[in-house]
Amino acid sequence: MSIKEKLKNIIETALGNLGIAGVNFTLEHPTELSHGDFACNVAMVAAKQVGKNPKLLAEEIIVEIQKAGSPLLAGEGLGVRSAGPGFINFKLAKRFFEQEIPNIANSETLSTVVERVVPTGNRVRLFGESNIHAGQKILIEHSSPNLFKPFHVGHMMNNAIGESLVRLMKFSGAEVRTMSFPSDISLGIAKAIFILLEKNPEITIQSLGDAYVEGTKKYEEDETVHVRVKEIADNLYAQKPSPEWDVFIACKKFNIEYFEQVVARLGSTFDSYVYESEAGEQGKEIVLKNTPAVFTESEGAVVYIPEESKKHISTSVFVNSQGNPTYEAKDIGLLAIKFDREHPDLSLFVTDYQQIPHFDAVLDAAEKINKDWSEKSVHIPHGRMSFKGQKMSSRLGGVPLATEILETILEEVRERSGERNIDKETMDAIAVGAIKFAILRAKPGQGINFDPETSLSFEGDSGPYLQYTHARITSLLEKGAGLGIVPKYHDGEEVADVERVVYRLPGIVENAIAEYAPQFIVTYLLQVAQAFNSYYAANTIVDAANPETSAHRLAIAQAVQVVLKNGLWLLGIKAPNKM
RNA sequence: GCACCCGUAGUGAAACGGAUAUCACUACAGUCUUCGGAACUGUCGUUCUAGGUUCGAGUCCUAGCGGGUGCACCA
Repeated sequence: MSIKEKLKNIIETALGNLGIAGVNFTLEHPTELSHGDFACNVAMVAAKQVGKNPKLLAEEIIVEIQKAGSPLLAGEGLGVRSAGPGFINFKLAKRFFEQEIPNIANSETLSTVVERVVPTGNRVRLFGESNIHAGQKILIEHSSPNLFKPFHVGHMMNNAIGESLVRLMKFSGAEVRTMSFPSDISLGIAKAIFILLEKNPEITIQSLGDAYVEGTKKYEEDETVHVRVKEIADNLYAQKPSPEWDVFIACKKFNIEYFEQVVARLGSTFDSYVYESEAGEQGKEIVLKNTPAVFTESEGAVVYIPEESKKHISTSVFVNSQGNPTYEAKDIGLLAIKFDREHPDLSLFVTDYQQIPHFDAVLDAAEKINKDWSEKSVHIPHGRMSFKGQKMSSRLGGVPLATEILETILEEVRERSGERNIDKETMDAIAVGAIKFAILRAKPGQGINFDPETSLSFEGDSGPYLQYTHARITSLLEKGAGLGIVPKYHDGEEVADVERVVYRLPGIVENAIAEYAPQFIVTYLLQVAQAFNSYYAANTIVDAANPETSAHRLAIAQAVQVVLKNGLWLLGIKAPNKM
C-alpha cells in the first residue's frame, strides 16, 4: 500500500469516528514544501454538509487522526496540522524517508531493461511505474510523415509528444504498440511526381521536397497540366504499371528509410506502418458499403452529413466525385485496420490541432459503423509551431528541417562543451534533449512560438540542465563509491527538501498518464533537480572524514539520479553520464 | 457569417476549482582557491475587460475586446 493510500485510510477512519460519510476529498502534494508532504481539503468540502466552520472541523478531524497515531507521521503534533482556509497538512517522519530513499536508490535501473515492449509479470518494477492500465493493450499512432515532404520542425513536435506518450503508457502497465501512418498517396504527391518525371533529378530528400513545392505551384499556375496530373493520380491509386508508378515506388522506398533514420535519432521506433494507400482502399470500401445507411450521395460524391444537433461538425466528403477516397475515408480505413489488427483497448493518435474538425467528423461517422472505433479512440491534438513569429507551411518552403535545426543546436553544444571530450552520441543527446524539452514543457494542445534564440536553452529550465544534474551525480557516485549508502539521520538533522520531492514520482506519472500530459513530468523533474542542486551547493556530499554523513547524502544523490533517469526516459531524453 | 481553441511578469512557459499564482530567461546584486559554474543565493516584476456561480475562480457560466484555426470533393 502506498503512503497516500495509508493516509487516505487514516482520514476515512477519522471521518467515520465523527459520523461523516460520503465526502469526496482530495489528498495531494502541495507544491509549497512548507505546507507539508500531503494536503487534504476534506474539512472545506465537508464543512457545508456538516454545518460547521471549515477550520474548526479541520481541528476536530485532526484530533481523531492523532488519537490513532501513525509511525510514519512526524511526532509531537508536528505531523498533522490545519492551515489556511481549512487544509489539513501532513508532514512525514524521518522514518518514512529512511525506508523510502534507499528503496528508490536501489531500484532496478532503466539501463538494464530500457526498450522492453511487453512488461513481464515477474519483472521488478522500475521506480515510477504503475499498474493503472495493467492488462490493457494500448495502440499509439504518431509521427505520421508525408513521404514526399522532408521531416520538419512540426513533425518533431508531433514526434516528441507521441514518443513521450508511448513511454508514459509503458509505465502504466499496459502492452503498448506503436504505429505510423505515412501519406504515400494524394493529389499533392501526383503533382510532385509530375515534376520528377519531367526533370528526372537524383533522388534526395531535398529534390523530393522541391518537387512537392514546385508541383503545387505549377498546378496552381498552369491549368494545362491538370489533365496529366489527374492521370498520374489515377494510375497511382489504381497501382497501374507506368513510369509514374516506378518513380513512386522508388521515392517511397527512399523516403521510408530517411524517415526511420531521422526518427531513430530522436529515439523512436515503430512496430508497424499503415500506408494511406491501403487505408484509402479499405476506407472507400467501407464507406460505400455503408451508403446510404451512414453516408449520402451528393453531387457525384459520397458525403457524411452530421445530425443537426451537432453544429460543430460540418458535412464532409469521404469519396470524391472521381471515385477516389479523401482523407476522411482514409481515416475510416485506418480505424478499421487498427482495430482489426491490434484489437486495442485504447487507441491514441497524435496530430496537429488543425485536424480537430476533421476527426470530429470522422469519429462521428465511425461511431455509426463500429462503436469501438469511436469509444476507444482518443485524439491528442498538439499545437502548431510558429517560427520567429511566422507560421510555417512546408508547401511554401522555407521551413526548417528537423536535421537542420539539430545541426544548429549541435554547434552550440560543441561550443559549450569546450575542452571536455564529449563523444558525438552525447552531443546529439544534448541537442535532442534541448529541443524535446522546449516542446514537452508546454501543454500539448498549446501552440509553441518557437524561436531558437529564446526557446532553446541550456541553462535554467532546460533539457541540458536536467542532464547536467544527472551527469554530475554520476561523477559524485563514482567519487563516493565504497562509502555505501545508508540513509541514517544524525542527531538534530532535518529531512532535506530534496528528500521531500524525490519520492513523489509515481504519483506524478499517474497524473501524467491520466491526462496525457508530459509537461507534468517536466515540471516535476525541474523541481527535483533544483532541490538537489541547492542541496549540493549547501552540503559536501562526499567527505572521507565523515563516512556516515557521506553515506546518507550519497543515498539521496542516488535516489535523485534514479528519478532523473526514469523521468528523462519518459520524455524521450537521454541521460548521459558525462557531458 | 457559423463553429472550435486560446488570452498569465518585458520574453517563454506551469498551475485535479484551493493556501501568499510557480519556474526559467532578461536586468541588477552576490556565492566561487568548484565533490563538474550547463551550478547556487537574493532583488525587481504577472492572471485582457465587465458581470455571475462558489467557503474559495487564472481555471466554471454570460457578455465584450484581442488573437488563432476550421467550414464539400487538398492532406
